[in-house]
Amino acid sequence: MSIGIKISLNPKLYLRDPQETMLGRKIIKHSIIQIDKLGFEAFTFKKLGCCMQSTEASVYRYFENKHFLLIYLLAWYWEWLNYLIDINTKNIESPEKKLQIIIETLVDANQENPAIEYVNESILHRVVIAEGTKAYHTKEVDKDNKDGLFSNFKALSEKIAGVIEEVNSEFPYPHALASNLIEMANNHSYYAMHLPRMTDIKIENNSYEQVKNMLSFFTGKLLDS
Amino acid sequence: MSIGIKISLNPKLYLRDPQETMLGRKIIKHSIIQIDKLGFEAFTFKKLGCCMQSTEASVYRYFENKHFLLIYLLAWYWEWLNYLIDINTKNIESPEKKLQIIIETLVDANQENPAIEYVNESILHRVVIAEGTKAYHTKEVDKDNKDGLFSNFKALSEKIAGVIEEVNSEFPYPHALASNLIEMANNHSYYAMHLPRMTDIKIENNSYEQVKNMLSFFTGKLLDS
DNA sequence: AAAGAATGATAGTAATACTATTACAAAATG
DNA sequence: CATTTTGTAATAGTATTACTATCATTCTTT
Repeated sequence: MSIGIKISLNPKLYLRDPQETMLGRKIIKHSIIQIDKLGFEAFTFKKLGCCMQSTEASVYRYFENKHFLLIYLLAWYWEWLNYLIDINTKNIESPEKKLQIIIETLVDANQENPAIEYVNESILHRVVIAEGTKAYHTKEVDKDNKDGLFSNFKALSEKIAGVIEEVNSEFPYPHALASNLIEMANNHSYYAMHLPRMTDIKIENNSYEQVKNMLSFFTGKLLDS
Repeated sequence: MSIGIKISLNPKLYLRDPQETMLGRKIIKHSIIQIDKLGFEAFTFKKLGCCMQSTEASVYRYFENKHFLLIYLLAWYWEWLNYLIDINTKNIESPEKKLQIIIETLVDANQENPAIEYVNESILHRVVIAEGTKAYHTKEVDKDNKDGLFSNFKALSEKIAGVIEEVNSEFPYPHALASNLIEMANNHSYYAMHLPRMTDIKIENNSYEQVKNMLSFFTGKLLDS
């Protein structure tokens, strides 16, 4: 009885599919809010259970531990971006135009509004910016990668790399530029807020316009043949 | 009675200056080894005390907690890079040449060999690559930044930004490019090892040559006027 | 020789990160 | 309609983590 889109994710990410049950969807919803509020380090399943009128033990039935829950939320986010990019670039022929739309989607993901009530994309976007790289900066990175836990992230990156190759097939670093675009979109939004001297970007009236302009400028220069 | 260079760091990073005592230097030495071995999450002061024939309580006399110890190690690293860049670019006039030397220093920091026996720069470099961004991706980022805990990192970034401006004073994003060069040097070394599809770099015979070439290519294209 | 600082050894506490057991209600199945 | 199965709650328990405190000892400094 779920309405709207169901994002399909690697079953190794969870013990029981949280999108399938009411409790599971509550876990997704409240974990996003709590991680944003407390930061990933201070976030615990006990606090989560408590704030959603449930118990620690119930949360453990869905996710092995908070690390898997984080990877799950990120996978959800990347898959959703993938889907947005597919929609937004539909019927667009020009690869330059496509890349421009990709940049806008990467930076402004939080603005869009799909019909999934248990995910607040705007808060999730903040979580991805602040906690995203912790998913793969662990000692388990190779095992997790082998299990396909980062496949949505890599798929998004490869999709962007493909468009980069369409724009300029001579460009020698399409994959690196693709992952760098994703990283920069997030990093410079974070820098602008917390370490302003690490960037030239300013975020004015809650608008990330300058981040978009910078990424366009970079790709334009780099892919110019 | 310390011989050689003493890296000077913000006293807010520690409770007692670890460079001043034998025990302090042992803490620096073994924490680098242990964080590299266990990863930052599994690393604890108890394990550290144990592996260096001391106690948890003794480590707590030098650092408030493991988060400050991590920031300390990173500050040490950035300050050391700063110092290496100063030496390596001494008497070089051409800003293009300077930027090239900076890129080589960023990527190959582990190759150099200064006279500080309690820091294994090669292992520290791995720690910076794997754990570096965790220092400022926390809920305390603004407070820590206000206390100047990231000043060495920012100073390095600003130094690079200065050279970028010398190369091309019209370039609109010198700070962003500077921080991005640092990030890319680390990220793509990590991707090459753990998430190879996120980059085009391959690390062959333990050589990071390709990372250097990529960063040179990027800066060359971007700063071309 | 006395005072002070640094260290080690030990102990203790609150919170974290789980695991296990039981129990009961709702849903699915035969 | 009876019976498994499934989902959830409640409770308890354990090992580890992240500290803090105390006290004895040793090492320096004056």
